[in-house]
Amino acid sequence: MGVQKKVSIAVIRRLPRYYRYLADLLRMDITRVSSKELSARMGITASQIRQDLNCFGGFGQQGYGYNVEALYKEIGEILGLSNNYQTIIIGAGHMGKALANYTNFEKRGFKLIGIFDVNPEIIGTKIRGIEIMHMDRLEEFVSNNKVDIAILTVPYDQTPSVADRVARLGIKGLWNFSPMDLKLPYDVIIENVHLSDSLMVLGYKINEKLKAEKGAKKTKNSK
Amino acid sequence: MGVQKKVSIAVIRRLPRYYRYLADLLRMDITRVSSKELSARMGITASQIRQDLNCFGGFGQQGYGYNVEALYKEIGEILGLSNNYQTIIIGAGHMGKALANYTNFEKRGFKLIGIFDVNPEIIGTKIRGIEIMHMDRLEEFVSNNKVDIAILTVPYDQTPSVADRVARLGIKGLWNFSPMDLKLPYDVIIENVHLSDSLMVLGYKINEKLKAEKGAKKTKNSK
DNA sequence: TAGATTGTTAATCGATTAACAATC
DNA sequence: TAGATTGTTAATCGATTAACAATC
Repeated sequence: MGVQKKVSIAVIRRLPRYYRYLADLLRMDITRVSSKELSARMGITASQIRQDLNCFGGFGQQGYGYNVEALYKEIGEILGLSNNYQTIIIGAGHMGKALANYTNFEKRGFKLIGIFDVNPEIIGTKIRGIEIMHMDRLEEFVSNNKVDIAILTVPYDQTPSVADRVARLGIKGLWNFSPMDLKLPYDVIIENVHLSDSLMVLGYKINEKLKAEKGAKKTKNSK
Repeated sequence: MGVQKKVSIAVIRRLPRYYRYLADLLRMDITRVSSKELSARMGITASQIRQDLNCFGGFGQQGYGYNVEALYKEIGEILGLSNNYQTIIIGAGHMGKALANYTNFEKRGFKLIGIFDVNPEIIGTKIRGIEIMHMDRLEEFVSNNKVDIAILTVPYDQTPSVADRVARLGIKGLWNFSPMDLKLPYDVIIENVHLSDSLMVLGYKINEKLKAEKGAKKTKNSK
């Protein structure tokens, strides 16, 4: 095989989507799927599907298509889901608690092993059996446990300092929920969620549609 | 001006990011910024910034750059933030509650006016003064109030039916937190969040890095 | 075998970057 | 004025789509 050419981020971001659709097919007991069928379901071209998958290897068979279960597993491997990443949540506010209660991540192989906060009222309490610890214990905990990913759900102004502190500990990935772009002088991979950005894009699209409707009405009236 | 050419989604998705950086500059009392300076801050090319902004109009001035406050307001207008969108949350589970408590959206002009659920234990209780109502009252509420956006935080298997029900009411936008792509036969704009997709992309990147490190070690050993 | 469908190359399309005249 | 920086056109780059030989 040799060294594979770097796969573009556009392709990577489609992988979880393929994974979801294949999971759906599995649930429906469909054992094989062609790029054409998948294309119709997903609303992207069959060509793109074949191109995307061939970044990682030839998983299909001429005249047959793709075996759903095999492809599902392959994409899981590509995504590294079998690495059984261990995560901690930093900041047990509303969002931190919501994520701690979200069992879907566990199904995808991301295991929550610790929650941290500074609020004395909640320290010692548990979410799904996982104790909320004081931030003072963060360094100790990380040195005693394999922690791959830190989920940052701390208030805006505390995000940079907490992110810096986490990155120093050698944690591999940061999943950031603060509406700011983190830049750190460490070798840590950052994935931002930026919920409000997503909401604003929705706002933009609605606004466009309203403008179009208003424009259409005006044109009609001016006739 | 005439009809402006359709702006690509890639540009749109950068707008909230510009908006955030301009808000930062405002907070620092910086009144003007050149595309070059902004480029350095944001880590994208000055050329792209100028191209992006010129999709909407010439907001800058030769030799000077851009007035931060004016540009901030312009982008807010483009995003339609002054429309004062009214939102409801459907599904007051952990995620619904977290979003209901998130005051940041209000600052961006998205106002929460209702929360819906089916759990009798929480119906009648309030979050930030907003009552949690039974789903039975959804139709009545929407006909009596201007509701622009529905935030969907219902369990996976209930998402399609609830989404359909909401879309029938003429709500303009759906902000969907379920890990599925909604397709609806109505004229409703859908923005998906797909948190687990984002987490899986982080997992992929970490996996890539681990593989690279292992590869490097192997090469070293085999020398 | 004949039909279906892949993997892959080539063509097209669109987005990003570079360059520079216009002008503040 | 001289320097800075925009708006915009042209060049480049990369991603998507089309086409088709290979082959199951």
